[in-house]
Amino acid sequence: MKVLIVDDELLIRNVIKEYLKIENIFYDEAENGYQAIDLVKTNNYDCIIMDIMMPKLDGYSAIKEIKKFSNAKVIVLSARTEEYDKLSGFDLGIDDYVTKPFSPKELIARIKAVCKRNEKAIKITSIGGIKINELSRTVLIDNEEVEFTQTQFDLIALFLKNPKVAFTREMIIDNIWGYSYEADNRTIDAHIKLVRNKLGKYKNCIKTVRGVGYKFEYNE
Amino acid sequence: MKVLIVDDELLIRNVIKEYLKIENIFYDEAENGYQAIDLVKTNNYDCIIMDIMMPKLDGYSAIKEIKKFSNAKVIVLSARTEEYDKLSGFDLGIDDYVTKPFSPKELIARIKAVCKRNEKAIKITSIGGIKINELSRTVLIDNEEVEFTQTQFDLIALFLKNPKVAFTREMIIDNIWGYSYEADNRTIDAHIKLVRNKLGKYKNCIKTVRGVGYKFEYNE
DNA sequence: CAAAAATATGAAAAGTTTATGAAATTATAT
DNA sequence: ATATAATTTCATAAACTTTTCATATTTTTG
Repeated sequence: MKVLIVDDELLIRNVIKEYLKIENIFYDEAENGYQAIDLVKTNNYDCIIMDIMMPKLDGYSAIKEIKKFSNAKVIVLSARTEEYDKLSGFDLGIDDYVTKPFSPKELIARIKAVCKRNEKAIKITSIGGIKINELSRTVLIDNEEVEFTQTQFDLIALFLKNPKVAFTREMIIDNIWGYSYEADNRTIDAHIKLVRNKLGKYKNCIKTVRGVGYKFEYNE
Repeated sequence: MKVLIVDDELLIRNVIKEYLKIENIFYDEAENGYQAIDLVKTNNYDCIIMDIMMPKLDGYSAIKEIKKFSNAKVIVLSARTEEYDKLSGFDLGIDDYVTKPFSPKELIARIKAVCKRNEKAIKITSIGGIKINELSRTVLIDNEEVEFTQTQFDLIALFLKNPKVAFTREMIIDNIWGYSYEADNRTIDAHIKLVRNKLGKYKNCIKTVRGVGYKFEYNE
């Protein structure tokens, strides 16, 4: 997930950036409409957070231009409520609207909400007799529900969504615990053990790739 | 679309049924108020056609009872015009009124009209023995009304309308308190506790998803 | 085949999360 | 203003998960 922050005030951009970092959302920034357009042309953003009142090219004009070649979602930041009516009059395809001063938490939540609509609603993945539902966070083994803890679920989900990919322990840690987590490599083994046990007869679908890590490969 | 015909006269019921069949409208029938109440408890009718003069429980009393737990539209069938005034005096929530003898065609037209209004606002959701009415903001557990406070109602409504979805506490807060609300995560737990207690024997339909949040899952 | 390296596993320890009752705060009604 | 009810906070105990670690087993290498 990647967003573009467009605002002429450094202070505002910095606040937003702080919160995006916490959420591990990637971002770029622009301080006026022209910069924004250039960036959108060369990057693939899921969402653009656009201030309206800016020197050089204002947000309103920038959105109009951007919408011609990008289908990124747009959240407008605006100081005054009146602007809403003005904007809604034009059919700019604005996806959400936040007034300044805003709660960063709210902005983040709206970014997520707006981007989620973009994602596929289908959250079910299955390979052979193993089926996971990421919405309910449940695992069915031959249509029987088996309880997985949070980490165990994240692990089987990672494998199921990337079959035949050999993951290093490092990669698994980055994916599930996050980049900054320092975990003992033996810890991964322990979790693999637990997941294998829960997979029952599909235990050996999680293959050891000696010297590397693990991979998921389904076999009858 | 499904309607319930309540009239003690078989002949009348049969006439109405003939016309409903032609229109492909599903129906059930009852010959007194008690039967009607039982059927409404276990079925979701869009509309109830209710005769007033009936042995055992009269239509007037039946409507009063039914309105407590159903938001089906009610069309009253009555032999005498005077009754109309009498009924309208009481605020029974009658949606339309047809005098006997009536034209079946007219009745059908009124059923359709009344149900069309209803389509916009289906506000009843039920799973197993738990039923909520978002219009009256009431909760029925095994057809017994249980008092839920505002927050508690919002919570059970969120769950009932999204069964099996694992909600994070964050998602719950965003949904019920709004994006900008800063709540202690423990607060959610406290509300969950209260809702669980009110659900009585259905207490464990609200499942803890450790490390994530909660989800609603009905189980016999 | 023996030694070295890597992984598997069971059990214990450490850590985290949730449930719960009670208290404090806030909102609502009388 | 007071009483009542609802919401939120908080501390603690209980339940559960994750991590560590020692040992066993397997695989690779010379």
